[in-house]
Amino acid sequence: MPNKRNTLPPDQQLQAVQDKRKAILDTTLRLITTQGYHATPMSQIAREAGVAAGTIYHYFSSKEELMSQLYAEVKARMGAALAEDSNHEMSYKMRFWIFWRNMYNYLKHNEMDFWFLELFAVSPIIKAEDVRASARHYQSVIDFLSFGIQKGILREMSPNLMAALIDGQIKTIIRLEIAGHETITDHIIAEVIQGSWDMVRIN
Amino acid sequence: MPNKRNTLPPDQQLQAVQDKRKAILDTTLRLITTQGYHATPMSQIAREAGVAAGTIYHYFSSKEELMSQLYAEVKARMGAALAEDSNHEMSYKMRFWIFWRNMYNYLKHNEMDFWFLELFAVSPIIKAEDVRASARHYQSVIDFLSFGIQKGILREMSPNLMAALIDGQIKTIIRLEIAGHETITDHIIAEVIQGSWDMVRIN
DNA sequence: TTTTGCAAACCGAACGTTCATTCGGTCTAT
DNA sequence: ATAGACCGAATGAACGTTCGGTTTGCAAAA
Repeated sequence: MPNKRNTLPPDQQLQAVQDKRKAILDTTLRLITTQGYHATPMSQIAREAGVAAGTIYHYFSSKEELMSQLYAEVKARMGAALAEDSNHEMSYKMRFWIFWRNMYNYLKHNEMDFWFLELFAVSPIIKAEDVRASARHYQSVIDFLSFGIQKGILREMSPNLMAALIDGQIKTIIRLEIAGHETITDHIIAEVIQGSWDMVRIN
Repeated sequence: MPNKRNTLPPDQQLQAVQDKRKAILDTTLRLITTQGYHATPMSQIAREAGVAAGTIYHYFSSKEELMSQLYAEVKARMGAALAEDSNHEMSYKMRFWIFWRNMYNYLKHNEMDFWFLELFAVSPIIKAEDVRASARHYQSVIDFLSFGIQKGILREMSPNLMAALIDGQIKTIIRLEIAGHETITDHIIAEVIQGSWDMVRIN
């Protein structure tokens, strides 16, 4: 059987090479989130990514390393989505609202990223070191909450705890929405954001 | 090598036989929550439960069936813990408080049950049928929230959504507490319950 | 009381399968 | 001519499950 080799012009070479790495990462994300870590063999990843099993080991030294790199990419993607459309001119509550919606929209429209993060939040597959390395993407949120507390807008509560509570709330909604047991309208989202806000603000 | 057989008097026979089943379930819970499903082989469960591999298959027809039964037991345990110390004489807010603390206390003091439920909330290992069968243990909470909405104490919001949001909040706290990154004092718990209450009540 | 029969509980080596990883080698661009 | 990209059959370890056989509790038979 003939190999499908890379026959692109030189200026597209690098991207084409990277495409194989990207295909592996994308396929891995898709399979892991639908089947789970141990239920997705490397052979299946290879087949569905259109590469040979050995090729995966050209880009990643092991299955574990493949997961680490995938985790880092997903975390970075979400961190970038969080900060969009927010600026310091707005009212504090408005900025809170935008952070909330950014994260909600991102997870809702990137379901596989969502499940991947959920999966590895409870599994010992991702090492603590990888988790720590990705925390920096969320520093802007922590800073934002700290600022609110300092200004007397938010409750006296650890910003990390606050962030975790809000994060949990958003993920709860998404989980319900994906499960399909509840119809989540824009009105309901507004209600829940208001609930989030009432939870952390000084009443 | 001689077997250690069952030599108890007749009135303790049944319990003794059940002890082997219980040992398997307990060991499975412990290993699954620390290692994950696919990383805990039946051989290890057998060894650490003090039985032969074949004996597990005397009580459970497969690894999957073992999980189903363990899931049912854990769900029942938690459902029972939820309803304690609550009665209809108390104020509505008081009963809300008690439900919250019952679930919090249960999960906090039964860490393995907590992780087990977390694990299977995101994994496709437990079948939808098992999940549905266990939902009845939480009907009392849904009824309680419905009653609050009907009386005009709580927001107009689906009771299932409300329950999920509160459940998510409790689990968020426990996760933080277990991770050890945040010190959770009684005062903080009180703050979070108040936050939960402010989230769902009519302001 | 003692013996016998039997089903249920239990054992653990063995089986067949599946998996992550390796490796000898081919292809391609420069 | 060379090095990096790539292939896929082969390897060895690990897994869930099976199965032939042993032990046990107990009751009926002797």
